[in-house]
Amino acid sequence: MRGYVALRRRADFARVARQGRRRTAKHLTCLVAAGPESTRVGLTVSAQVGSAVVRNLVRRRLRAILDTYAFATRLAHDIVFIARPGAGEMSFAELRAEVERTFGPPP
RNA sequence: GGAGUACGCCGGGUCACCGCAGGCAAGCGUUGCCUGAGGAAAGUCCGGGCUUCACGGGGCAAGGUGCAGGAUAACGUCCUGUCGGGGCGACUCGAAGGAAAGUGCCACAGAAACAAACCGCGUCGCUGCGGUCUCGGCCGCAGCGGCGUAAGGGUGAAAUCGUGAGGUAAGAGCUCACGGCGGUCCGCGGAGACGCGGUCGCGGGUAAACCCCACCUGAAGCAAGAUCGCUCGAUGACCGCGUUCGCGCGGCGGCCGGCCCGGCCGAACGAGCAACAUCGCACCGAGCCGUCCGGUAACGGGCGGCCCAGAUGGAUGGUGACCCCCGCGUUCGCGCGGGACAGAAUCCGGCUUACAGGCGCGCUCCGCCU
Repeated sequence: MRGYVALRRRADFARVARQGRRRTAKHLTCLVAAGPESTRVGLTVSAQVGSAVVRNLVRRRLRAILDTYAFATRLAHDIVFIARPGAGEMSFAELRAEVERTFGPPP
């Protein structure tokens, strides 16, 4: 059971992009904004990152990393991670390090 | 054994921990079980199923296809053949109808690129000069003009035949012998494309140039579309003349999503909204597997078995270990790096393109052994 709900609506993504606090690493950007109730997380992996196979790999690795975070203990936030070009060339450990750098270490 | 060629297929495996989606059971927000990417899921180039709209007909336009027969739901696909090109061969490649319907084009070179004639060859007439002489003429040369000819001439991808002989003023497929390409007509064979033989003595090439001929094509697409909801608009129906009050004629407007002819209508409700939910849509299909039969084959039929992803910010995974394969290094213990192309979105049949490594089976050529 994941500790967060998926962010789905296009309007929510746009709101987080406008209002959210932004922290950027070499291949990853993290945006955090206040949310309505429970914590919601969205992932954006555009075609700039690579082919469909590479995009799937990056998205699945990000989900696996975020599974280790216990969002339920935190306040209600809407969080969006945006993969940047080159994210597909990183190893799993490197990607996890970028998540910790932009969002913070797991509790 | 080497080289080649055709067809079919695989395209990492096991375990552990942590997760996701769908389904079925319990059960009530927990647990168990099952299933979960490809041969190309890709490019979106064809063909269909399905959906909505349109649908009386004729013609034109536009687009597509183009050897024959067959297969198929259909196709621009596939199979078997034919013809032509390539290869010693197995085999392979080909938008492969029509150039005696018309038009256009044929670069450079060349006289000339399609029907004529620049040089040449021959002949006739006139003029001039020379020779001879029986003083009429005859012969030779040159120039001009007419006619005949396409042998010879350099070019070019291509100038309609090649060799030899006859023939002629000179020549010519003009005639003959042998040979050669396309076509006409006839005969034979074949279901047909076409093949073989004879005949005529007719032909520049180019149609992925226009074009002609034959055949095919209603439009848009699953963000199609259906259901549920809300809001808004139109809300009494064009004009004139005639009328036996049914309607008729003319105009205007709309429709028959290209245009014309021709036809129909003048009130059928129409438009917008923003997401979401359910359906479409995911167990029953041009379905998959096995087997037998028919067929050269594509394929068809019978019998038995199976149910096989279904998301919608988009599941099908992440990490680690071991094994397998490849490369490099190696002190032969192992160490390091890597694992092709690529990720379903309405579903099928094809085509095209990408692809590390590997497997099976048939055939051909060469070499060696027996």
